[in-house]
Amino acid sequence: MEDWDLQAIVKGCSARPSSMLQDPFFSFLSEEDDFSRDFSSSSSSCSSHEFEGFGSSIFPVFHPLIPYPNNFAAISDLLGEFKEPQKLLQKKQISASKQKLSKKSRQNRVVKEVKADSVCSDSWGWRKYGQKPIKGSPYPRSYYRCSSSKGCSARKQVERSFSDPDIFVVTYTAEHNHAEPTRRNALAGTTRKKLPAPENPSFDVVLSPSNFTCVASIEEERPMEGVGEGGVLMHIPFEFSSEDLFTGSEDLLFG
DNA sequence: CGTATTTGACCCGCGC
DNA sequence: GCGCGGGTCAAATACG
Repeated sequence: MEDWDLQAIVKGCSARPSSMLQDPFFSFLSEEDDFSRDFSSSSSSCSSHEFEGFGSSIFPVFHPLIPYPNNFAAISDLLGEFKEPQKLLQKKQISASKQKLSKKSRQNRVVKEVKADSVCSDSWGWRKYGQKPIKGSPYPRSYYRCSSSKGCSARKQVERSFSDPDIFVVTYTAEHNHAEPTRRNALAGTTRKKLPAPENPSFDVVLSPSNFTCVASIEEERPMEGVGEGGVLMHIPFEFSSEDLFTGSEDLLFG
């Protein structure tokens, strides 16, 4: 299969009407982040500082128009809307995946599941340095490193979900050691090949603050009897929309 | 010519 | 120790 869609994930962005997004948009996993533990606790409110690792890693993907680092505060505000932590806990799901990750690969990993037809990319510049077929999946995994700055150790892996080909799993490893580049700068010189015209006309690479709904979930490894040392991955879902973002957040967006 | 992508080779950790 | 699988390297190639 052509992997133009993988490249689109890395370079492109599109937004869809919220009515077209009925499935979870993405979820993320931050095994080392304090945030995931904070959010899963009884308190659902976190300070911007507590969100630093969270916001810096997922928000450029969620909506790259919102300038870094103000995205922390926006996300924090949105998640503060959850006033019923018990209800949230009821939504926890036990993931079927009990991946065994190496110690190295567990470090600073952030995993997102991204809808293929409603992908918003981050604004970092990425350069592909490898592609490997993955055992058990008909789709290869692509490896990208940050091209925005020399010496930046940030990495990104993109693979199509075996269970749902419309979902792409994007895994971030390590952190950028520099400020986020502007969208223009991020794209400069990164496109070598013109992407084939997409079959779905709603899928384009034009940045647009259109309406969309985001249903995300935190994955957290929890111990469970009979499962062994690693435990199981729990999903803690939350939801927010573009409307939430753009009402009362104009200062964040354009300030 | 400079830069990005492709792809086979190589390295390393892990399980048996 | 060996084989497997994931991750990275680097030469070749493609493209603007």
